[in-house]
Amino acid sequence: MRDSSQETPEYCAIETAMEVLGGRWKLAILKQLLTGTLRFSELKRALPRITQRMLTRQLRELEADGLITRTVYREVPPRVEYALTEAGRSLDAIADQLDTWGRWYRDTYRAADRSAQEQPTATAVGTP
Amino acid sequence: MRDSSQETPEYCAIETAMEVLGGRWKLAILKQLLTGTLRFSELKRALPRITQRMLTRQLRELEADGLITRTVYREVPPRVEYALTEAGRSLDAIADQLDTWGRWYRDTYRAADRSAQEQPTATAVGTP
DNA sequence: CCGTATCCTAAAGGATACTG
DNA sequence: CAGTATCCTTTAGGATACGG
Repeated sequence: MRDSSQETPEYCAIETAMEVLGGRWKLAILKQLLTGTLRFSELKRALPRITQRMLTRQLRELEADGLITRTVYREVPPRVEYALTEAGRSLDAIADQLDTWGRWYRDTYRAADRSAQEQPTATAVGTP
Repeated sequence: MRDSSQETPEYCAIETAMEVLGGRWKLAILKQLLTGTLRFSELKRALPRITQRMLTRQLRELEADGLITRTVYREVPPRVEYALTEAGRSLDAIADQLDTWGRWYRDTYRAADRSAQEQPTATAVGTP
C-alpha cells in the first residue's frame, strides 16, 4: 500500500476561502465592517464604485455564508445595519494584510495594466 | 476585473489585491510554488481539478502581473519551470493564513452550500 | 511535455428604472 | 432608505481536439 501523504482530501483550502471571499467586493466590504456596524447607505458611500445591486447581492451572500449579520429596523425611513459575525471578524488580520499588500503592489507595479511590464525597474522598494 | 482606470486615491487596496489574486486558482497556484520551483506537469498534478487551459492562462496572468517567472528549457521533451518572484514570495504569509482560514471555515460551516444556514447554532468553535 | 485553437456555458458584474 | 426588477455585457471557466 501507498503512503497516504498524498491523499487529495487534503485539498488546498485556499480554494474554499476564495469561493467565499472571491469576487471583487467581498473583502472590501468586510474591511469596512471591521470598523464597526454600518448601514447600507454608509457602505455604499464607503465603496463609491459598487452599484446598489451588487452591494445588495454581495451582502446577502456574505450573510448566507455566515460572515455578517443583517438587522432590519422597521422605522420610517427604514434602517438596516450590517455587522460582522465572529467568523467575519476572524478575517481581520488577513484583510489587513491584503490591503497592505495591495497598496504595496500598486505602488510598485504602478501600471497594474497587463501590458506595461518590461522590467521591474527596481524591486528595491522592499517587500512587506 | 482588472480595471485600474479610475484610480481613486485612498481606495481600499484590497480591490487591487483581488484584481491580481482573484479567480479560483491564482492563490492556489502561488501556494504550490511557495514550496519551490515547479514545472507545468507538476503543477497540473498538484491541482488535479484545474484544466490544462486554465492552468496555462492563470500562469500567464501571474507572469504578466510579475508574481511568477517562466523559464523555458528548449530540450526534448520540452521543460518549463515556474518560480515565484520576490513579489510572489511576499504573499507567503497571506496565502498561509487564507489556507488556514479556509480549512477552519470548511470545518465549521461544513455545509459550504449557500442554503443551509439558519442559525449559527454555536460559534463556540473558536476563531483562528 | 507543454502547450494553442475552438467553441461553449455559466457566472459575475453593471445601467437603469421603479417601489414599500 | 434600502432595496427589486429588467435587461444587458463581459469574464471566468471548461471540454475537447490538435500541434511543435
